[in-house]
Amino acid sequence: MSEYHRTLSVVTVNRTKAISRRESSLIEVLHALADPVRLEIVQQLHKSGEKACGMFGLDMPKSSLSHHFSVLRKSGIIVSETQGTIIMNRLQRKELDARFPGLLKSVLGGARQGHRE
Amino acid sequence: MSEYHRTLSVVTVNRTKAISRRESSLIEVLHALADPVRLEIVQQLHKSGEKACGMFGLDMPKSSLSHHFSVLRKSGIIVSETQGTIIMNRLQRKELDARFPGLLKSVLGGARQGHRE
DNA sequence: GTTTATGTTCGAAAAGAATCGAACGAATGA
DNA sequence: TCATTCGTTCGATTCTTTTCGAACATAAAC
Repeated sequence: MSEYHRTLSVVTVNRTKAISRRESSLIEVLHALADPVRLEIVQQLHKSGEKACGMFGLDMPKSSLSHHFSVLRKSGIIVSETQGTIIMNRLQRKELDARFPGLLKSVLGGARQGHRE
Repeated sequence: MSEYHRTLSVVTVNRTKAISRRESSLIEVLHALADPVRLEIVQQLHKSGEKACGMFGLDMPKSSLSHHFSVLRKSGIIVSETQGTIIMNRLQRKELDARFPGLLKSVLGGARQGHRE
């Protein structure tokens, strides 16, 4: 158990193997997508191309929304650009596809049956 | 803010739209994969085909390990089968591919550069 | 300059997940 | 039967994430 620990960016899973930068980056992306609000944001951006933070029809306080956008930005899933008084958000589609080919496509992909039906 | 809430299986993201079963299932899978220990388990199963819980070289207590296997099972990523005194784990590759085509492949896929380099 | 619109940041509270020892259970082997 | 092995379950602790109001920042409109 000696060296098992976590820090912000490096995770040691066992005595010998530390997790690579790519893996922690992947985990960051998966975590960012594993939330209903953020997944909804990503889906809407996928459809509409780009959208301002307040235009997602999400019924929650601005500070909560801001948090979710922040998580999406830090993981590199979206980029945001100030346009006057609003902030326009876009999916980092190409960049994400380069980092994790097929990931976004599978997450945005069409519906299938669940494993409990 | 009126109807914003979460429960175990249904999540209301805004006044009108509730998240589908497929979506909460996807979120469950993404969350299961968004952990270094569980990702490592999935990667090892991908390579070795099948493996008993104690054979992953993971330096943590059995109770912690057991928790991670439980999360992977509940999300349908792995199946486990008792063989005498051990429990054999396998990736639910086909089933997952049917539910979320391309997801596992992209998660297990080869390395690429990160978005901060 | 003041007001309005759009988001961010801060700090605290609530909720959720991970961790781990201890106790337990089932199958195996002596 | 008794001990061993492998893993689960329970309960408590700790850590992380989410949530949200209040205060702040910036740009535009008046």
